[in-house]
Amino acid sequence: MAKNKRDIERQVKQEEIEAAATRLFVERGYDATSMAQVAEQAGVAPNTLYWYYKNKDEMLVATLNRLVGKGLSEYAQMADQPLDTQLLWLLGQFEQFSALVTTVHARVEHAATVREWHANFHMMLDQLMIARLQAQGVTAEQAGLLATVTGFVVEGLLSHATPQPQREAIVQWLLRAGVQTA
Amino acid sequence: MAKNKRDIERQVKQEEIEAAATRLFVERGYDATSMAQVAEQAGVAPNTLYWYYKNKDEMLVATLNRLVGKGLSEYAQMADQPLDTQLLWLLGQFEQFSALVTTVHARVEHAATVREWHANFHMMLDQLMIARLQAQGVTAEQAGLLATVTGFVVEGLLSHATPQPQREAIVQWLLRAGVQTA
DNA sequence: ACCTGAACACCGTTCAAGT
DNA sequence: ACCTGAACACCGTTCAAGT
Repeated sequence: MAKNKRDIERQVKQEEIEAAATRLFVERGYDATSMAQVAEQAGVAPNTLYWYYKNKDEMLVATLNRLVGKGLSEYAQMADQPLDTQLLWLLGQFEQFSALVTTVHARVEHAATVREWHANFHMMLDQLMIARLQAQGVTAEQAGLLATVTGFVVEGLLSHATPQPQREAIVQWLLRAGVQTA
Repeated sequence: MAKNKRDIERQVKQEEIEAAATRLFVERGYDATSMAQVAEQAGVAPNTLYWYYKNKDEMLVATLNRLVGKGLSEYAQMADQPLDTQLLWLLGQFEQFSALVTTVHARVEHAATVREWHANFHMMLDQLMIARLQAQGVTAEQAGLLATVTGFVVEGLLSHATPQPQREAIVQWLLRAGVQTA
């Protein structure tokens, strides 16, 4: 919604900052990345970051939104694939950000903004999955339960680096058992 | 294995430090607890802690071992309960330390000692669960898969504060589906 | 062997001052 | 409105010095 030159320049600078933050957070982790490092990569003074973000946690949420936005737009191409294929693809996508999964859970307890983002993110994924399951004839209750469990399993697989064949076996068993025992 | 007076006094002091660390880590979290705070509660100078532990991560591992030891000794009383009862009891026990679950995952990436502890902890729980499942006639392969999934679900339930009835429904469905589709 | 005071390099964040 | 230099309070950790 850039209205004038000043607005555009602000967005460009913000883009640079978030690109730097995203790269550093993904590569070396949130804790291991200092505000000074982000500032250096973005070509500004450290305290300048506080003009754009209230604090480090809000900068994290900004990078999360960028990543999710990019992920959702790529997900559009997978819309007609079967559910297990979608889930395994999702795991492959999230793999590179697996460090951020843990980071989010760590910050949820201390930062209200991250807590809110996290709740919304899970609700979104749950809804997505519930819709798919109900289309397969699973009851609303069972679909909700299965969506929650699948979310936990996805997070578990991401944060525990399971070998690919085992990962596939788990996803396929989960969906099969989920529909079968509905 | 205290052999003499000096050894005993060392153990007493270490006990005090670990009691203080455990309390603070559980109450206000690992990140939010400074070495200075632990030292103050234990009645020593901050740098004295480094005589007992190589760094903050090793102090964390020491507190984890204390908590697990206590937990296992209480688990002995539950040995003859059905598996779902045991799991729900375990969740109740871990509830108070749910913050530490996230902390461990966060430190796994950066500290080798925590990484090692985490791997051993999961192996122990997996073995415990696999033995139980095989006794129910589940194949070794299916038992392994189910143990992994259950571990993920337990961690998910702990770090996402699910309401009790939903929690029970999830645990019961998981075990039923796990044995049923074996 | 055990403990400490002082210091080190760093951290996230704030503030007053600039344009 | 946007950016900065300087400072603040704090952090985990180290080191030389004590007993």
